[in-house]
Amino acid sequence: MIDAARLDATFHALADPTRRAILARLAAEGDITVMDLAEPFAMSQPAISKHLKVLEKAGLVSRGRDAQRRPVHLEAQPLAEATGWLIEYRHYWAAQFGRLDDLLDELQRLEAASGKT
Amino acid sequence: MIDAARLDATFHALADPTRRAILARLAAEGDITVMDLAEPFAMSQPAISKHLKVLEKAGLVSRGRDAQRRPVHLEAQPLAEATGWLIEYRHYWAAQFGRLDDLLDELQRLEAASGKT
DNA sequence: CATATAAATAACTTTATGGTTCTGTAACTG
DNA sequence: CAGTTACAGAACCATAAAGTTATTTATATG
Repeated sequence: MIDAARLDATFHALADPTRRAILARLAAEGDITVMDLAEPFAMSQPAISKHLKVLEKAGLVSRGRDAQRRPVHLEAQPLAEATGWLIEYRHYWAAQFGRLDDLLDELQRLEAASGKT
Repeated sequence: MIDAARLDATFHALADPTRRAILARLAAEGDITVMDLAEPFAMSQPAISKHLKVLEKAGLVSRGRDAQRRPVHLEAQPLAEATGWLIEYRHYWAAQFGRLDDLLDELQRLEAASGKT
């Protein structure tokens, strides 16, 4: 079994729109400082720092150092694990996407061949 | 954007090992009554009913009727939406899986062609 | 009709979440 | 060295989560 606690932390981290938006910005713009991250949100800086701590605990971000700044960096590995968990259920919804099911079958075969659980 | 509140509910529902185990059993065994579902867990029946309510609110299960039983049925559509959200991040982790990245590119093309967001 | 079974609901407890403001600290800057 | 910037941490609050036991409701069945 893929470590359950890790999946708990990952899915929990993803269950908040602010945190998903943070990940989206990191993916789109690369590393961002806390201040820059907080700017578009109607939320205090400590609130953002708390969200970052949740993301960090899930292994979804890491922190750098640039003088007094702590740039936030996307770490996508847990997203791969979460995707891997969800992919197992593809047979239950893939029908509506036509050939998607076959593709995902191939995908899973490749995952297995790459040593992924 | 795919409805944010729906993703909140789906990821939150998935962030608990008991609920993931319930989904796994439903996928493996088909519809199951609450009593049968509760049996393997070290947990009271009302606790399971609460988990089912969380899953139901996320649209991940529906309930049938068989005399005094309320069989639980897997509804996988929200899993597809969650997978769709995660797939967007494949570029950030797919490299390690070799040709997986190309496959997922094709997958996304098909999703778009099928009218999915 | 009385009882058993299946599940939901209520009431309660504990702990976690998500937000706030205020304060502290580390590093740059004039 | 004084002030500013960028952040973390503490203390607090309200609400939600996850569990419990006890009670209710609905349906079957002897």
